[in-house]
Parts: sequence; C-alpha cells; structure tokens
Amino acid sequence: MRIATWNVNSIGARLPRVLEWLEHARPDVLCLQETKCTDESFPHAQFAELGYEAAVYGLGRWNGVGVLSRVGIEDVTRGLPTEPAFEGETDARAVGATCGGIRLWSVYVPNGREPAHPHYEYKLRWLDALRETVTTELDEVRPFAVLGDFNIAPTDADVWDISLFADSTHVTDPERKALALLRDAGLADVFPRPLKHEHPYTYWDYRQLAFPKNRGMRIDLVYGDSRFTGAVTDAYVDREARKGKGPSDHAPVVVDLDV
DNA sequence: ATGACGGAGCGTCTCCGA
Repeated sequence: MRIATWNVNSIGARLPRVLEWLEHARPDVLCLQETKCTDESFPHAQFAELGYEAAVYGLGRWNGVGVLSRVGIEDVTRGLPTEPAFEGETDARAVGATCGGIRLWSVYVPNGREPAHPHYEYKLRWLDALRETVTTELDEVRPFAVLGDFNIAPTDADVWDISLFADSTHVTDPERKALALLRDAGLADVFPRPLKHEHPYTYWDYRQLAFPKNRGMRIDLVYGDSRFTGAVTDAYVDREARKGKGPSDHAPVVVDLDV
C-alpha cells in the first residue's frame, strides 16, 4: 500500500497538478492539507474519475483538510474530539478516516505566527488535543498514523540554516516537546529519503529562489504507531512535484507499506 | 534547468503562510 501526504496550498488552484501527480504516483491514499475550500466546493468528481473517494473537512478560504482513498473510507471524523478554538473560531485542521484497515489522520497544525502571538499558544493547545486523540484512538488492532503539515521542524537539521531561525516558530523547544509527547504516546517519525541533496525537506518558500537553492524545511511529517512503522518498506519526498509551473510550496511525502 | 511569492475574497487591497 502507498500512502502520501501533501499540503497542496489550495485544491482549486492545484487541481491539475494534483490529478497529474495521482496518475503518476498512484497512491492508495493521499492526505491533503490547505485545501482552502468548503466541503461543498471540493472537486469530488475529478478525483472520482481517477478512482478516489474523498473525505473532506473545509470551512472556507483558510485551512481545510481531506483524505483521498481508492481502498475505501470509513469512520470519518471531522475535527479533533477535544479541538481548541482560536479567538472563538474553530478551524478545519484535522480529519480522521479508516482506509484499507489503517486508521489515518490528515492534519494541518496551526502555524503559530510568532512565539509571542496568541496563535503560538493556540498551536501548543492544538497539539495537546492531537495527542489526546492519538491516545484515545491507538488500539491493538489497526495500524495508525498521523500525516500532515505539522509546522514544526523536529531537529535543527530539518531547516536549511538554523541560525536564521532564532526566536522563530517551528523550531522552539515547546513545539519540539509537543512532538516528543506525541512520540511518547506511541508514535514514531517515518523519516523519508530525499530524492536529491542531503536533507528530506518538504517545504520551500516561493520567494527568493528558495527551491533551486534548497533553502527548505522538513515540516510535513508522518507519525505512525509500531504496526504502521513496522510495515514501512520505503519513504521519500517527491521533490519533483515542487518543480514546474504552478506548484504548491510543499512537496508530497510518500510512504510504501507491506500490510 | 528547479528560477526571483502566491492564494482567496464583496477584492484594484488585505490577510495569511513559515
């Protein structure tokens, strides 16, 4: 089975690229983030033509997540059971689904903006709720994984130049401790191969030639339980999808499993 | 070539992203 995750930065703007990539990579499941569309405006028909069903959760122009599957979608959960709000508003940042016997969550963790910003505290509270969901859903039966844009670089090696990230979100101790707590709950980082260069970055800013200069970050992560990670046969970042006309600023992370 | 930010929305600018 092939499972992938991709922050597409608007499914509307990215639809041709995503369809092309699905035909090329043929994942069984694709977790989507930043769909930036409501459930009503999600392009179900185009994905159905390629054999994919979709479970989506979108509330408008920001955020939005989904799961595409050609091995079935059951037990869809929109939002984390204990998900916090930001300034009174609930975001669409998590959708859970069971596909081909594997329990999956597609997540778009809040950005945090700046460590002193209320959004940063929200990010940490949101990660608490994710950990609670993981703890509740882990069982002794199904492989389990959380895939998505975590907006955290787990180590200094996961950004192109750590000296440029002083006092920035994505690399602070509390954010990394939140990831450590997720691992303590029973998950492990499925570390992908880079197809080029030393580090498997998954995001490169659109500005200042960041991609050609490989000024990237590894912030799109796959966290799986032992049943999931034990079945992994390969994992890589498909940086080819970051090239060309009209790309997302993120590349897909692809995981192959023998289940 | 991988190439100098892009997406959405009551919108000709602002917010957001990491």
